[in-house]
Amino acid sequence: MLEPDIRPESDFRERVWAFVRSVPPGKVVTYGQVAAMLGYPFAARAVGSVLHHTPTHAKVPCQRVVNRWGRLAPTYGDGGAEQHRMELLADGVEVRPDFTVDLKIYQWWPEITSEG
DNA sequence: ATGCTGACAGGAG
DNA sequence: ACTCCTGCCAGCA
Repeated sequence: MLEPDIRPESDFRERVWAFVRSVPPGKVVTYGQVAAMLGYPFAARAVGSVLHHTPTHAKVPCQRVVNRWGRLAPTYGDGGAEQHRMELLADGVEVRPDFTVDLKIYQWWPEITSEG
């Protein structure tokens, strides 16, 4: 597990990209989860907006970000959910014909509250 | 600074 | 599990 540059002095977008890049292949996270990790439990919408504006040179695996129900992005890149599914399959994530992912299997957590 | 938009999330039927 | 309305936040004109 790497340590992303999730710093408050950085811009919101940079924090989002940094966190998303910390997501390992074969795993996915929800917009709300990312937002919560950044300190904004209700900024899920902002996270989605940021990812939508994510430049190609950002090298960000936005494919590993789905909604709370594991739903893929309907307007992902130019191919929409179609392309999103391809990217997920490439990472080893199985996507249902409904364009949904089983979060209980692929959802990833950066830090588990296992302090004991 | 104000108003509108969007790859969200939660509650109710 | 899906649909409709509401609340939150960041980005852009």
